[in-house]
Amino acid sequence: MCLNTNDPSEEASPAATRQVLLEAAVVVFAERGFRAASVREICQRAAVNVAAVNYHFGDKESLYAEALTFALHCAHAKYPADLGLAPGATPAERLYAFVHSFLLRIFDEGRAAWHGKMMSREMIEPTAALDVLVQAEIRPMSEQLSRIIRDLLGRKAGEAEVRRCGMSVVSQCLFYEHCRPVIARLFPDMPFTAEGVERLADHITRFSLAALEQMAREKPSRSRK
Amino acid sequence: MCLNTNDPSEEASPAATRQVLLEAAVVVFAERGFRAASVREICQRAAVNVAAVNYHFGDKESLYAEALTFALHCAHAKYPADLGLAPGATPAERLYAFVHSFLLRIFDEGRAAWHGKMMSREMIEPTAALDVLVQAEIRPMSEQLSRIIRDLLGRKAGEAEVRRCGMSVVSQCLFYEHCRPVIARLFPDMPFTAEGVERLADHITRFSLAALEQMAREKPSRSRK
DNA sequence: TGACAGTTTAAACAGATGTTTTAAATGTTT
DNA sequence: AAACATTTAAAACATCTGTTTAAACTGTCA
Repeated sequence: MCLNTNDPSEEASPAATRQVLLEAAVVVFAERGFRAASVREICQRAAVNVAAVNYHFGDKESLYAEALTFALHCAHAKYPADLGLAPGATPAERLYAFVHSFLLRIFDEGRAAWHGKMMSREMIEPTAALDVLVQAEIRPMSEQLSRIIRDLLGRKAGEAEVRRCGMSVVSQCLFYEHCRPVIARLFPDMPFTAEGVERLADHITRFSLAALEQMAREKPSRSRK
Repeated sequence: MCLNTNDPSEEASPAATRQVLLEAAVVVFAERGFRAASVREICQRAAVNVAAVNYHFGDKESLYAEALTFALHCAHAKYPADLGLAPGATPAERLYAFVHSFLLRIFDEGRAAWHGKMMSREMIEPTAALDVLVQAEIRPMSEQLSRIIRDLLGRKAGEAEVRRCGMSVVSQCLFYEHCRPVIARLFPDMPFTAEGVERLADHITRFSLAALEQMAREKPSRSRK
């Protein structure tokens, strides 16, 4: 229609092809996975030539690695780890902030959700990028959660028990990322929207706090009855 | 080496090609997923011609559907749903049996684990088979778990709360299926073996029971402090 | 033996994949 | 304006995908 507008968003900038390609790559990788995502679809979405991927990134896998860290920055920019928590917050408040920010990243409907989708695919079908991701991101988060749980369980808690409780907490959050297709079929009326996140964060925190507080009371770890 | 032995397992039976193909398909589908699994790899593993899939099953997707139900039968044959539970078992015992059999299916190192692997892939990348799977298998399991949780929470529990608690329980089990690659990198010394399953089932049951019992005590659903 | 249905085989099919090539276009510097 | 490096473009590359074809082989019954 219009010819040669001065719109800066329209193929004007010099090295902007890289960035357009990167953003398109994150979207396609997030919704298709590394293998199923095709270089051609990424380039079509970015409105650039097929050869652009190899020219700017070398190969598909390098583009994927950059897309992964780019999505990570988007997610943490919008939902920082501690989520604006007061310095002297109680362990219970810190647990709620952890769960809440985790769920917000999952249920976000924009750039911030890309990283979670890519991560969940990495777990089912790991690529070489998973190793660096565990060290750079997952391990720090794991240790942050472990500190919270140690404060809740008390001094006498063993390292293995802290681990298991940490997994019990994150698993409840990750469930809504991993099993969304099943949940949508099982409970079609369940609100997957933003207002449901608060209620979910509240439930997971209450559920976990109740368990942790009772486990802090009893010492022996063998009693079921 | 030996020529024309009477070994019945060696390409002797007439229509056994179908079964050999099916078993190979389950293995490859389980470890590669529907898309990434190639018909040629399945046929190579089954030691049959490439055209055998289309001759015996029509196309790749039909083979996948049959492989899915076949793997389901394998899993339930080895680990039945109620896991040899006494008729008058307490809700707590029924919860433990549910969690334990769930984990056993996940951590099995044979045919019984195929189904879990295929299921976890279905969730990340659903195929047409997921709809029938939800109705035939997941929904019954969900209702079985809901009955247990209703008994533990008491009459006053709302339907939505029962749902959320049910998800809190299954999520702790599924976590070890979905996040195995991450767990292996995060805690390399963690025992992923059979003897660790008992301890895990014990932890998840204790964790969940403690939470459910306390939630049964308090009526209001809004209290975090 | 001869005919026939069931099954297996090698080869080829059309399409999609990531990547490379070669040439044209573009921008920058002298 | 001329020379240069950077970036884009269309086409072709080889390989892999699921599927089909047509011929060969198998066993069974007459």
